[in-house]
Amino acid sequence: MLTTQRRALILQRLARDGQVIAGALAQELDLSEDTIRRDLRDMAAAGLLKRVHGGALPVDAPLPDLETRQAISTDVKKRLGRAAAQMVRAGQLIFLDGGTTNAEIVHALPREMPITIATHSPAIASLLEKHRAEVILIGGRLYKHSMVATGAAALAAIGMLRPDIFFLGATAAHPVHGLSTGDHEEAAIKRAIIGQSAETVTLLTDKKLDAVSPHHIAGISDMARMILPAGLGEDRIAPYRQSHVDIIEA
Amino acid sequence: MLTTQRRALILQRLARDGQVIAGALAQELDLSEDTIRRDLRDMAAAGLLKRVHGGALPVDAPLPDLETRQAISTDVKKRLGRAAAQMVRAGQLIFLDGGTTNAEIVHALPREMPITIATHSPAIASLLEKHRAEVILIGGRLYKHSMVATGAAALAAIGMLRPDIFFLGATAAHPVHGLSTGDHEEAAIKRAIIGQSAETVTLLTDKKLDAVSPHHIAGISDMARMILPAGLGEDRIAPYRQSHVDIIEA
DNA sequence: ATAAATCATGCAATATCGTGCAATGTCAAG
DNA sequence: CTTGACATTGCACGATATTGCATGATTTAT
Repeated sequence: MLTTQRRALILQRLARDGQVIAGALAQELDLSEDTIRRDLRDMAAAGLLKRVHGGALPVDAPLPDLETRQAISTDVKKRLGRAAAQMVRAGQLIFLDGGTTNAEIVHALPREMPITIATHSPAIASLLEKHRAEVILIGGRLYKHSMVATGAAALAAIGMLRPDIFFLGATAAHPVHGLSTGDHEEAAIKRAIIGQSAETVTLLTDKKLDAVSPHHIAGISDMARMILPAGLGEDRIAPYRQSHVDIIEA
Repeated sequence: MLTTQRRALILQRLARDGQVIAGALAQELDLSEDTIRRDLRDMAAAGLLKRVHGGALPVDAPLPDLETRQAISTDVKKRLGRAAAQMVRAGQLIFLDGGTTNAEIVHALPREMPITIATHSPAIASLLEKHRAEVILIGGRLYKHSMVATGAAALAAIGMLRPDIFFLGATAAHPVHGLSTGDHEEAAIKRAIIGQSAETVTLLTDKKLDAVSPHHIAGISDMARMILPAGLGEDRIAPYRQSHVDIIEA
């Protein structure tokens, strides 16, 4: 790779990710960190980026950029939640995964809609107090990181349900490596629900499109729908279309 | 995450939330509190924010608006909660009923105490996120009035536990008619837990001392302790002493 | 007054950085 | 083709930055 190409790549990554980490890029390109650092140093001198400890940030607006990024993130989650809520029909049994994205689904659901909602997240369950919906709470040992019930008890309870839709939330997804999550026990629960879901498994994801956790869940082939933020760009969405995933942009 | 990004995130949170809590941010970003504190200290020195005990505020904080706290529970309930928490020993299995009074028990429990807490209330379970305690969530159909799990699934899960203490909360009590609650299904759950409790059943009650619900639960004879607000007057307490109830005033 | 939470400080481990230097590659003049 | 100037790259090494932990002080809440 030519130096010019490499530096163009750095600018491209800055525009795409909003950051560049020296060590990671060096490993990815199989170069010494010195080379990357020299690039960053020279480009910073040329005003093309802002050098920080550990990498570089865009020169234009590092701080405001983060603000808008985060603000958009919550806005994205609300849009995803509304799109998901529109998939729900009266009388259905819905299973809600944990996480803030699925909390947005609850907020977007009409309070008077007669449905049944199952969840293994006490936080999600608590949000449903004002809803007419029948709520099935899946019990078990609470996994502290994401605060959802896990273990044999949870698996057994899940085995008695046939949800029409399973809203799988806030999990990393990759077109080749598949769905992934950070914890094995949590993954077992997700697999169990997916195995039970009679109709549709729907993944809501905002920004973690290409992320892969260390312990990824392979072999999830029946993922039928994926609700993604609009404006991602066809280049990032296309790989998922090839996996026969029904893409919904929100 | 780069240091610069983290500090930008702090400023963004300050703008969005009007405050930053050091411990919470450290946990969210999976960093030590020292790192966050160093950030806050340096940024305060740079005039980017105002350092306060526990976190930071925007530099342009208009007024010390400390009244944005959540609903403040009554003095009585806090006293009851503290008294109840003092009964808990390390290693025990505690079953917490639903209700705001038992939420105060959670608040009064030391976060580092190694215990196991079972509950059929998702609200109570959610409160335990910051605690070291192992949490067993009892699942089932959520009874909307009090938002606790009920039904056969809940009964089955309860049958597998032998709690050292069951904190029965916010239920009406009467020296003659016994404990009572407003709903049959909820009552069945309470009876089931009481039947399982190996050691002690403790009732926390503040004002409903002589109340009797239409469908009262009779035959609760193994109620060992009752935590009552101090200063009730012996005339109201005396009838309970005759039921061989261990009265604790808080 | 007492317990819990928070804080500041010092210290050690690790990561990152900058500089100097040698090895290699590029290229143009000879 | 050879040679030498120059650029690029990787490595070594000391300097600096960052982070986590331990400890005791301080603040807060009760």
